[in-house]
Amino acid sequence: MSISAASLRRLPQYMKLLAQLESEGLRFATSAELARRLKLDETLVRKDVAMTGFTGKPRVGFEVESLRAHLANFLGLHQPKEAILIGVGRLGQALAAYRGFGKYGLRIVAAFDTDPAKIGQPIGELTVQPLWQAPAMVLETRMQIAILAVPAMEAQPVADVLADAGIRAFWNFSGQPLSLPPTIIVHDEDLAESLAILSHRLSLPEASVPTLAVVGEEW
Amino acid sequence: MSISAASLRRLPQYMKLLAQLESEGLRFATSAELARRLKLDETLVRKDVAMTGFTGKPRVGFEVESLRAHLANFLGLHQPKEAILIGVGRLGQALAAYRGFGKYGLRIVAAFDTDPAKIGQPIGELTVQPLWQAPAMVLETRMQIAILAVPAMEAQPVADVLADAGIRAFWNFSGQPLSLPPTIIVHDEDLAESLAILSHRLSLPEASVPTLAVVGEEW
DNA sequence: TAGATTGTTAATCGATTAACAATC
DNA sequence: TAGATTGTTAATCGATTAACAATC
Repeated sequence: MSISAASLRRLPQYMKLLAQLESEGLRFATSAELARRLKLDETLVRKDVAMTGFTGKPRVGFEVESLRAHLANFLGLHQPKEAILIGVGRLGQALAAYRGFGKYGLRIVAAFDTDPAKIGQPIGELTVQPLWQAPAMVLETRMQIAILAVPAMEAQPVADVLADAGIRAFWNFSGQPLSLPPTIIVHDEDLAESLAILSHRLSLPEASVPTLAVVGEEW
Repeated sequence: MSISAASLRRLPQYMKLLAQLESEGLRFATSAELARRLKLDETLVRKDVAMTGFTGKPRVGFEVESLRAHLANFLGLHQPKEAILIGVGRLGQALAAYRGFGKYGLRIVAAFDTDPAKIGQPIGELTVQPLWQAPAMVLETRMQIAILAVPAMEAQPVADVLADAGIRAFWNFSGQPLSLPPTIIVHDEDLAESLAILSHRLSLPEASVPTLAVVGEEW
């Protein structure tokens, strides 16, 4: 049985918490403790952990350090992945500067844009390259991941070209839904969804607003 | 019966699609058409729409323009909300520049930071103010929403102070899980979760990778 | 009217929670 | 050993999908 998206989403939360417990010097943590800190049911924690193939010790709990390492490995974070950044606007720059990617096994190895004013400019340790050079680079390096931070209008044509060149996964920040072959992985980020939820919860009468655990990001 | 988070997340997708259909000149759209374009079940579309209290026309479908307006209203986007931005690093700047907020009823009316080099600098039409002035402003203006784009270390203390001053909802980009009274709404954004999913899907054998519909954002 | 489409009730599916036997 | 905690099977819950009567 394959792991559910819901489980998958919780794994980074476990990792963060385990890293914290590790820094506090804790060797072991029980499912009840992890559940309490993350406001989850303890059975759910055990199910999630079991899903990844890790086993704990009855009477003791889970070994903090090895569980964290195991989860990192399960998520494929131990074999660093390289990605190219398409679009170096303000969002692209924020993404390029985001240090959290490294921690989760992603490294941006090239940045592209169409704006002549940006091409040649440094961005971190990279230099912005003209977009037309991207397909060739993808072909040569067999790059698999593209982070799409271009305006909505440009997203589809750019994605088509990159998919042709061999990109297997798009992390799509453009806000434009992409039509691509089913073998291509597309992961959309959409602030509008989050904002909709926030806005709606704010519009509810104060009393009836429970503190829900919601999807979150680390910057 | 209150609307589910899953339904709520789909509403902005409907809105986007309806806006597009509207610009194509379509007056009506059936649930089957909407479902096809968003890769959902048509019953789900009808359920979602019904949840918001909108009714379609048998034999015709849903009136595109009025459904979009209805959804906007349902999500509370018609009464613009004001927010303050806390932290004007690269991410804060990207958020400040993000034009999509306006479309979804959110307006950033002030930006704060602790960095003396940033204080006094312009950011869009705003000027960065010293963070210590934020609580007073929240008290005076009864501001309800704070967008938290500070480093993880600073998130909790800053949130505590702002919550005391009267902030009712935090949009938390800091990556730090916040402990706040249950009446306070916290909505976490976490790129790590998305990355975990993307990474895991990439590590699966190519054949078994279905194109899932996933959470997404618009920039 | 006939027939396409909505709105809604019933069935299914999957995820979460409860219960408990296995383990150390 | 006794007892706490894991791992797992069963029960529950909620969301999605199927079926179909109501509508225009």
